[in-house]
Amino acid sequence: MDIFKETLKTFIVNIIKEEKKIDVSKPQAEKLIKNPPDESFGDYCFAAYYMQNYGFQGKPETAAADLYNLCIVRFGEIAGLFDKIEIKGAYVNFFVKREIFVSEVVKETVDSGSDYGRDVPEKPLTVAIDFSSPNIAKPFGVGHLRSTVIGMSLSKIYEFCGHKVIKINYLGDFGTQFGKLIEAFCRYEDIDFSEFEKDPVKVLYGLYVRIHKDEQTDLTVEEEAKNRFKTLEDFMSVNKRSFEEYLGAITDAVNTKKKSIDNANIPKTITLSEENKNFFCGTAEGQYNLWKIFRKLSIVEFKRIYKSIGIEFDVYEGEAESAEFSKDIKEILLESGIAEISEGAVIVNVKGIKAPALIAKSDGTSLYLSRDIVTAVSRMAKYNFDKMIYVVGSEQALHFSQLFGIFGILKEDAEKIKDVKNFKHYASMIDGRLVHVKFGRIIGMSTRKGNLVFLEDYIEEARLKAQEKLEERLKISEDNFFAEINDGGKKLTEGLEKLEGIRAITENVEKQSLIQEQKKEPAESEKNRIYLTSLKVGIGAVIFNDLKTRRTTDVNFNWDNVLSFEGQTGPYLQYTVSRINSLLKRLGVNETDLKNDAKSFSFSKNDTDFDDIFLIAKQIYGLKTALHSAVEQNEPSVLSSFALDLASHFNKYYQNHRLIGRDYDYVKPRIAVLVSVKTVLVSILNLLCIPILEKM
RNA sequence: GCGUUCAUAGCUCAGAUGGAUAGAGCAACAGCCUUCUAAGCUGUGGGUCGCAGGUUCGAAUCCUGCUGGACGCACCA
Repeated sequence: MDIFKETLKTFIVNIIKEEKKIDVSKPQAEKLIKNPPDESFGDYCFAAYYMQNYGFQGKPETAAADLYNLCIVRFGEIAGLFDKIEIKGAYVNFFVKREIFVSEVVKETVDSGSDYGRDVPEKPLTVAIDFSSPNIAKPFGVGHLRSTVIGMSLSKIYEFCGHKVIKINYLGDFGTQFGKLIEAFCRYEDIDFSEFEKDPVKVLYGLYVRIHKDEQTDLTVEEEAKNRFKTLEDFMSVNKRSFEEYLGAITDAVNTKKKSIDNANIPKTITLSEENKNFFCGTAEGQYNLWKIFRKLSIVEFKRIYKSIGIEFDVYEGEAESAEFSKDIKEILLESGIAEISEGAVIVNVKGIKAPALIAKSDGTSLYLSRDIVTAVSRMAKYNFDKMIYVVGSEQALHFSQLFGIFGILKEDAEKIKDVKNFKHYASMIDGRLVHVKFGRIIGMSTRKGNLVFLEDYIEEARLKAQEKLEERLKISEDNFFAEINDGGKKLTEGLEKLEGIRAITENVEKQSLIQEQKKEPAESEKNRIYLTSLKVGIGAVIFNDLKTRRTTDVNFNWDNVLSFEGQTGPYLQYTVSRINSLLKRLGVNETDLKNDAKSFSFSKNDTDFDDIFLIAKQIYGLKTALHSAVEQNEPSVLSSFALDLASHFNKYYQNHRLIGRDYDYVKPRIAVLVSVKTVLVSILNLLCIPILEKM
């Protein structure tokens, strides 16, 4: 609750009402109050341009003067919270009482802890978020990271803002590409089956690359792949459930736990081996099993990668599941006259879009648009979502506008549709609830070998760089120590105390020999710490790089930028948090005591550090606004910018004002400020999927 | 050709939905570690907001045209 803004709003609305006899509606009142671009213009302002609508006449400056005079006369009404009012050009600027402002903000933050900024919406939404959605035929590269991380972050942001979120990973486990993969497996004689055991994904990727290369010169590849895909799809549709059964089952048992796709049975007796190749390649059933095996192997691999960067899903879905019913969709759309046949294929004309939306190929096999229709309907049945977000690259914008357009038609022409177990009901309520959260491409990302960089290699590169930097820093603190030892004037005992100090901070190699209590192998544990720290830093750098810019712009990839860890980077934020941790530790802070003391914090305007504290408080105060616009725009980068600003304000403070060695009375309220900054930074790092480090 | 989208400092990007003097970070240069972690801080230089019109009291932001880039446009996903 923004008491300052609310007070000001009431104040101004009353003035307009009583002096100018004009009523101001709530949303209009909201627009009256702005935040000035510069601190010297105060904390809130009214622009006279807006006031002209409310009976303040003349030039903007005159209108501003008019308003200003009225405000001055009635200043007593807001004097409890505001310090002064100024007029500057066409603006009337308001300055808050800073001591009150700061202590209010700090109290609220310390009180609410990790819930600070959390919102309780009047009507929480159920939001389904479809993200990451890797293609099983392709390895998990950095291209997928963007969708994964944006989607995960949005999920967390929506949840933090009080909505119910369902995180969906919609696996690309179907389509002609699988025909290609199967064809590759069957075509090449020299597949290393022992390698398949060890690193299946690598082998699959090898097949993928090879078949795409051969496709350029050998025209039979595509043809064979198509045939294989058709065989696969036909085989799968032989014993399929009816569409009625499918939708019925969802409707009847929305809450029963669905069998997860990755638990799909793979017959144990059939192993992936040279001997079984005829079975896999020669029969429809064999191809089906091969597909299952490929899919299973890939999912295991994906899950491992997700775990390593802290990503998780509520549901794994697959295209194959929807593919089962894409023919039903085709028929429903044709029967109702929504779709038509053109050049042998089934299409829908969506108004406003010239390109026809392709539902099915002329050979009868399905296309992903038809599968997406099934998926959206079944999700509506399952989750009854208010909003469904697709986090998919902007190159698929046309596809989604076609998909959304089709649901527009399904709503408008609902009468025409034959109802199949509530299909009409679900399909007609989807319109207007779908959102395509698109993002730009990553340009210029490549290795020496190919153009696809594996996520793990990418992270490892960042980790190594972080480790290098960490070791360098540890060495510097050692060097400083020895430099001091050698400095003639120093006493050795003094130096030893110092050594202990330094090593306590860094937990360096010899710490264990100074304090011979722990049983662990010192070198081992230190090595481990360095590894984990640099891994977290590396992951933080990589993830932040994808979340720091607005989604829609293409990212110009630059190794130097990602690996620099300075300035506007994830590690800068991580560093700031661990710096606060270190300081709190040195100050001997007990955070629960602090909470009990929260009511007694007070700050004095006369303290030299007050202006800097005020800036920090003001930034913290902006968290709610930032969260709102992040949700409104489906844009995590709002929070990354916010966090960078906050960290920057804090680091300035840290540099300019020392706390150790001051009186407790002086330090206590400032500890609350430290805790507030840490609380907010940690919240945001969590929302951005960036690992937090106790110390760096 | 049609559609979508973008163009802001040498580089990477912000710019609160049309408002006050366009801001950061890298890089460059000059400083700050016997004092809470230098992955930090301070300072300097760096701009015709792609170009040209238009709407407006007011435009980086909205409209039109042009230039240049990216992406998409019938059986891939």
